[in-house]
Amino acid sequence: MLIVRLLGRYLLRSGIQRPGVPQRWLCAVQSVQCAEAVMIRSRTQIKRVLCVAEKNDAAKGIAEIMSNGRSRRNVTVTMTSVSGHLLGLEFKAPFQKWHSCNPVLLFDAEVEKYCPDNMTQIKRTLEKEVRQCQALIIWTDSLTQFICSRSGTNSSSYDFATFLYVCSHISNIQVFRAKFSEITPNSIQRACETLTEPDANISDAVDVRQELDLRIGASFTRFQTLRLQKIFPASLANQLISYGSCQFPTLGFVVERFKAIQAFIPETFYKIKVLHEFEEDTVEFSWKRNRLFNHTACLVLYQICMEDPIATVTSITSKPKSKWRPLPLDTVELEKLASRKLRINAKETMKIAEKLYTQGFISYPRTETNIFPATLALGPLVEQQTNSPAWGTFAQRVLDQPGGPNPRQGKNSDQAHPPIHPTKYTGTLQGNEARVYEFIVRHFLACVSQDALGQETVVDIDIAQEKFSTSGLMIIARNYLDVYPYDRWTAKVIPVYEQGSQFQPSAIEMVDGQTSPPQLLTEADLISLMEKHGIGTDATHADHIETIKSRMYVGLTPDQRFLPGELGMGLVEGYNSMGYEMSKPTLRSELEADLKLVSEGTKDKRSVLQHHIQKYKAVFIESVRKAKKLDEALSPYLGAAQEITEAEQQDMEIPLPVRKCPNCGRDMVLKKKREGNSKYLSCVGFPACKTAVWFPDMVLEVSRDDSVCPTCQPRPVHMLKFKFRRGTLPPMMPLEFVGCIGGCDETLREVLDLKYLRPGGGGGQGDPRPPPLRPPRPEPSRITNPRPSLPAPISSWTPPQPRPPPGGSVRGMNTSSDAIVCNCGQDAVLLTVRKDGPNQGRQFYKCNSGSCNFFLWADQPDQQGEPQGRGPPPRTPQPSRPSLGFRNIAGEGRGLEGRTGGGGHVGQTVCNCNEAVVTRTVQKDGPNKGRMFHACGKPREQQCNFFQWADENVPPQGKTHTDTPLCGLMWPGEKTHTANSI
DNA sequence: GCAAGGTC
Repeated sequence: MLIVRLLGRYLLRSGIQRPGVPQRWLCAVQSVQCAEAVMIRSRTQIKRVLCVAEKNDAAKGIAEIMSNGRSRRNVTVTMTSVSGHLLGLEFKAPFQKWHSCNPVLLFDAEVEKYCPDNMTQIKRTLEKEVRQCQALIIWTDSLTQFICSRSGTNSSSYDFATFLYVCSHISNIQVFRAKFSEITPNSIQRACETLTEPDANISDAVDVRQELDLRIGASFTRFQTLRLQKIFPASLANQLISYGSCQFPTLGFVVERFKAIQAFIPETFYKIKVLHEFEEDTVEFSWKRNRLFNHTACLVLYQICMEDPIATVTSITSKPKSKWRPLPLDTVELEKLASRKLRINAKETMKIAEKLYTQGFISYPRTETNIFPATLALGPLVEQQTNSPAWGTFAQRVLDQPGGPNPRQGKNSDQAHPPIHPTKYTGTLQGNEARVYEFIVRHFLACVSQDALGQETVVDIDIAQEKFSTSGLMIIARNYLDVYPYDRWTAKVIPVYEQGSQFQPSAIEMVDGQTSPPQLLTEADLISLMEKHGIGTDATHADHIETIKSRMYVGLTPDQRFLPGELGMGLVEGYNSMGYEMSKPTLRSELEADLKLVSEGTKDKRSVLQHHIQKYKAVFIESVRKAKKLDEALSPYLGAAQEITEAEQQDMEIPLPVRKCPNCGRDMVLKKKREGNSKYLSCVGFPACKTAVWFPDMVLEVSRDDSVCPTCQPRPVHMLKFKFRRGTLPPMMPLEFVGCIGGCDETLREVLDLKYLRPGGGGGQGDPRPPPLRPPRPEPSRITNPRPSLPAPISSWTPPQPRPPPGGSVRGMNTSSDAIVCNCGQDAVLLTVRKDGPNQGRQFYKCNSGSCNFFLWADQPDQQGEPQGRGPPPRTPQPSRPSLGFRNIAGEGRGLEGRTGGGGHVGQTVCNCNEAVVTRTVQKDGPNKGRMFHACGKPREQQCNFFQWADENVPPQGKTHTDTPLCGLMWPGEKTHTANSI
């Protein structure tokens, strides 16, 4: 026994009083067949089956059919409805706010499926209902959601994964889908008998597309919007400037046509026209040569005609001609024809069609099919229309015609839905709903009736051996035209000519004309282009067009043609100038091909996803780098670009990852210090992760190289391109080279003293102050700053060891003012000198593990200058200088080290003569003009060749400095300037 | 505030 609780046609409806809660029906008779089918397929005993349909109306309709009778089996089948957008995809919370992160991070940010608030009731209903069931049947009529259409852009929120997600708490539930294209007993019964299994591969492809669309769309939209609002505040302050894989190519079509018109150069052409008046009419004969672009050539031929202007009829042919009835209606044709003939735009048309469908007046309006299936009985559908006072008679004619309804057959089928056709007669609709319904009915009746028939007569004449012709048309049977006012076919009357006869034309004229540019696109043109290039689906064309209008990318002329707006033009031109075909339909062709392979099961979802995320991320990074091109392209339209500050510019710049952070695993990127141009390597996890690498001042420039270190782990560890200050490297080393700081390059590690990573400390992104630099080897001591706010030193970064734990957790927060930390970042060990000698019994610190050569006398922790021979040299005071490869000046035995006072103050700097230096300014024209430097203060003839830039505080290297007297080089004339201090 | 995909 089944469904004893049947009340009327459907026995139980729940939640109908509460909006948003799906209705629920228990079903009978055919549901038994349905359940039996499940049992046969799954070979299990089924007690309860849950059916879900796409819409309440559909669910109700199917339930009604399935309940239309008595039950015999002890199986319960419940029907409920779901809605589109049951689950969406979104970034996890930290990335949702626009200012929460650099948009580039959206390529890697975690995403999750979520159920929007207004959908929770539906989700809950599904979860509750399915709990009792052993099988789930998906009755969504939009079968195309599981079929990658020709364009490959179909996607759906009803994908298999959605249902698995919703049913995830149910084990061993069988999931089937029922294929049906209309809610009729036959169709529903057939669906019950032909249950299929959902295709997980197609669901995977849908997932990939969805995720890529989200990442690409959101990242580019945020980038464009935030940047351009800043650059053009007057025009764009409140404008959302979106990017999407469908809307941009749609915009591209509009721009392309506009540019074609702009670039069009009209050409003058000439032709000969022959007129023949008869009775009160005139026939025009057209030239077989059509037109000539050479004036003289045309004139010669014209003059020849005029010399003997008698026309001889050379042939008369008369043959039947038909005007074909329209093809069965698919979505795209509906949109285009409604736009052209009814002047109702595609968006509005689809909205109306959807409503007509849910009211049961027409079939499903989203279809690519223009072939009526043989199984669809057209007679009854036509018969319903005989009720109409407007076209009822014609409908009857169709029924009466030999063979009955006889549709033309198109070439497309989505194997899911029949062409759009009326399913019920109604005469109660109003306004545009009535107009769209009438159009669908008339189109349907037209396409199942007969072609219009006519007789065409073609008359060829000859004037001085030039050929001309004209044609007349007699309409014999209007047929479909009687019901289809949207097509015109007009008869053309010409006199009766006889072959071989002659007549005198009433006029022979030479006329000129000009070639004309193409016209701006109509909505129908635009839809055709979208369809041709696979942009969007038949269900979404109208939405994308609406989007580019609402984003102010395009506008409509008074005659409803699309004209690109300033913003739209600028964006397309900007990206074009970068070399990215962001607005070209081919941009995603590789992606589409891969998605097809995923849907066929020949490519792996994850690898395809990763490949394309990385590809688009690279495009994005380049786009940001070249963002000025966008400004430049837009400024002719939107006015001068607003200058943005260096800091703002920097905020927008997107550094590429150099390597993974050894502490938290996130990317480490090169960042500019807030002051100056130098860079440091920072973890993007700042401030949560303070891992950073500071380069000493000897590094003038550092940038990321595209090459990847072959050995360092975890890959990829990108190489860095360095430029060093002159005089800071050993002579054998070039000043510019590409090296790896991953740990494999011992020389570089030593040069940069990059053995260790330190936390951002008081610096980091918020305050990127460089840490103290160290004097020349042997390595200096480093004493923890007693400030309690400083984080504890972190563990060392010495790849390729596995990622060390975060510093704080290893070392704890050691804020003791007495803490002495060695160069490894660990607490130094306190030892006592045992060896005989002057230091016997004296305490000193050294590296606990012996990894570094740290040494510090315990009784002189702050010592600035340690006597030679008594231990390692002292810590260099700030501002410190680079230390390596420092060259002595002019054969002097000592470096600058000894010449400059502890604080590096200029007043204490001495030259090679041990005199206090003077500061001068370069007077000579050139790149250094105006730059200050220190030099020997003696009269010119007695000067030593000491030289030092004031802003570098280091001596330059090379011949210029050591061998050539600087004075002569740098002081043209006697214009000198002495400064006491800087 | 973002995509494209859908519809209560």
